[in-house]
Amino acid sequence: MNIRQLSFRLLEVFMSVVKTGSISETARGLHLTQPTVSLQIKRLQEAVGEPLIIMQQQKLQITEAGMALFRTCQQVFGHFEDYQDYLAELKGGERGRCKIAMVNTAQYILPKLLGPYSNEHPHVELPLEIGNRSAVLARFERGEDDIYVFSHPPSLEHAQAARFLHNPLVFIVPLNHPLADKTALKLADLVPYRFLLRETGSATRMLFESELQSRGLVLSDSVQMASNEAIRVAVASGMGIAVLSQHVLPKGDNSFKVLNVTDTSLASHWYFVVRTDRHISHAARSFLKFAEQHLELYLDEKWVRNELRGLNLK
Amino acid sequence: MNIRQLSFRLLEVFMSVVKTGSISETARGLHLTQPTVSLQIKRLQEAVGEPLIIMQQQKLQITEAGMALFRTCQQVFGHFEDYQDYLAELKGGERGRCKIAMVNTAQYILPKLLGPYSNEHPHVELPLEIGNRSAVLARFERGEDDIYVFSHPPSLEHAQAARFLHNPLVFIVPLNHPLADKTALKLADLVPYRFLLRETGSATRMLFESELQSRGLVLSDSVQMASNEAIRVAVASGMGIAVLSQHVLPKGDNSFKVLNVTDTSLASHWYFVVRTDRHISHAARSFLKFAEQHLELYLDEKWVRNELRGLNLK
DNA sequence: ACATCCTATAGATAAAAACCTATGAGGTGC
DNA sequence: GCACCTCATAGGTTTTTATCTATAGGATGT
Repeated sequence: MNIRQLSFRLLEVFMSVVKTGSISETARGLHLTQPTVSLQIKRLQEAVGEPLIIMQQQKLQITEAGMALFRTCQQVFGHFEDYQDYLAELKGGERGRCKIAMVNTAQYILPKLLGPYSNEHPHVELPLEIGNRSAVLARFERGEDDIYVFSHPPSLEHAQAARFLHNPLVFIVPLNHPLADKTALKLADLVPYRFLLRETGSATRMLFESELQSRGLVLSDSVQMASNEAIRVAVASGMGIAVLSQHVLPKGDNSFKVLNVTDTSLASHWYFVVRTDRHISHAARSFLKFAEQHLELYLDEKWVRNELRGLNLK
Repeated sequence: MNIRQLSFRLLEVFMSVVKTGSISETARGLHLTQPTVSLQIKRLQEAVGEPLIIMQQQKLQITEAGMALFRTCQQVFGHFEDYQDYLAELKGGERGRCKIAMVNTAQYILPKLLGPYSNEHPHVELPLEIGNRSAVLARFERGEDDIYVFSHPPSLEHAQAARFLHNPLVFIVPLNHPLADKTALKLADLVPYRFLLRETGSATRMLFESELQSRGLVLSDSVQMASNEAIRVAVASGMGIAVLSQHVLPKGDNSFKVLNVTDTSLASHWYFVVRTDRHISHAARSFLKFAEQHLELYLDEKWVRNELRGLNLK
C-alpha cells in the first residue's frame, strides 16, 4: 500500500460509499457524477493494493480490508476533527500560550490583570519572565516572548508600544529623616542626602537622573541596590532616600514617609510592547483585548491611561 | 482548515521538518530541493489557516498549532501503519475470513481439516454453512461464500472444482435383515426391500438412482428422510436398507450391517469448489493451500484424491 | 420485452500538485 | 569583509488529479 497516493478526498469518498452502500447515491450526495466515484474507488483500491468493495449480485459488499480501512478512516478523521476543535480554541484565544516578559517593577501591577484573565481563560498558559530592563530588552531583541512590559518606551525597530498605566514616582524617606516632616520641598533640598538607587538602565533611575541633569543638580551620595523591596526596606531602616514607583509601595505601610516635593513631578508610563515583525499569538491578542476592556476594572482607575486601541495588531 | 487540500505527502514532509528542525535538512533527507520543502510547508500552512512554523533568529520554531498538528499526524500515521499490518496479515492468510458452504454429508469429514487449520491460523474466521445440495447450490449462485464443498461435481458456469477425497457409498441393513448374513450379493437382490433415502437432489441419491436406472432396476418401496443420522438410526432399528457415504458411519458402530454387494461400486468424490469470477479471499486461498498440503495427514489416507493443485487460483 | 436502475469503461479537459532551477535576503563564523 | 549557512520567492515544466460526457452491460421490476 502506497500511502503517498492516498488523499483525504479519496478517503472521504470511500467512506461515503461505505456508509450509503451505493456508488450512485454517493455521487448524488457529494455532487459528483457516478463515474467519478467509481473511478475514485478504483484508484483507492489500486493505492491500497487490495479489493475494498466487490459487486455482489447488484449490491456492493465491503471486503474485510475495506471494513478495516473504513474503521481506520473513522479514527483518522476523528483525529482531524479534534485538531480542528483545538485550532478553533486557539483562534478564539481560549487555549494556547501568551509569554510575557516584564521588568521587575511591573510585577506589582501586572498580576492584577493576569489573575482575572487567567480565570476567564483557564486553558491559556501564561509563562512570565521577570528581569531588569536590559534583560527584558535582550529578550525583545531575540523575540522570545509575545508581550513585553516596560515602564519606558523602548524606541526600537519593530517595536510597537501602547501605554496603559500612569506610573508616578515618589520620594520616600525614613520616619526619622530630617526631611520627613517638611511640608513643601524642592528637589534641590533632597540632593545633599544619600540616595538608594536601582542599577543604571532602570527606567526609574534613568528618569530621575535625567531630571537631575536638566536641573543641573548632582547627588552627593548614592548606593545601588538590586531590587525595589531591598530599597524600600533599606529606606525604612534609615539608610537613605529613594525614588520609587508609587505602585511598589504597599498600601498602609507606615514604615517610611512619602515626601511632598512641589517643584518636581516625576512619572513614566507602563507600556505593553509587541514586535511588529512577528506573528502575534491568538492568546496574546486575546490578553491585550482583555486588558483593553478591563483596565479600569482591575487597576486603580485614577492612574489608568488606556491607549491600547492604538496597538495595530494585524 | 480545509482538509480536502491536505495530502499525506504534505504531512509527511511537515513531520520531517518538525523532527529535523530544519527545512534544508529535510530536503536532503527526502531527496528534494530546499525550495520544494519551503513551498510544501507554506501550502500546508495555507491549508490549515494558521502558522505552524516560524523563523526565530535563524532557527525554526514550531508553534502551538504546529505541535498539535504534529501529534495529530503521529496518531494518523500510526493508524495507517496498523492498517498496513492488518493488510499484511490478511494477505498472508493469517487473518480474515473464509466462508465455507458444504452439503450435509461433508460435515463428517471437513472438520478434520478445519480443526488443524484453525489451530494454525487462530485469527482466521471460519463461518460454516451446512445445507442440502440445493441450498448450497443456491448459495453458490449468489456467490455468498468463499469455498463450497460438494460430493458431486456441479457443472456450472464460473465453477471451478477439484477433487480431494474419494467418497465410497455402502449399503447398510439392520442386523436382523434377511440380507444381513449373505456374503455375496448383487444389486438386484436389494431392490425388493424398503429403502430409506435422502431427498431428491442429494448427491448420494442421485448417484444411486442413476445406477439403478442404467441397470433397469426399480425400487419397490422407499421412504424419504431428511438427514443421514436419521437414516442410520432408522436402519439400525429395522426400518429398511440405506445407501450412505462410508464417511458417515461411525467407526465401531455395530448396530447395523454393511453389505457386500459384488456387482456394484457406488462412489463419488468430494470436491472443493470456488467461483472463477470472484476474487478469492486470502484466507480461502490459505485454507486451500493448507488442505492441499495436509490432506494425507488429517484424512484417511486410503481415500485421499489430492487434485487441489488443479485449482487455478489467480 | 422494455424501461429503469445500477456500475464500469473510455476519452477528454482543465486545474492542481509536485517538482525543479535560479536568485535574493538575512545571519554566523573566521 | 567574505565564504557559507539558512530560508523565501519567482518562474517554469511535467505529472497527476479531479472532473466531466457518452456509452455499454447487467439486473430488476412491470
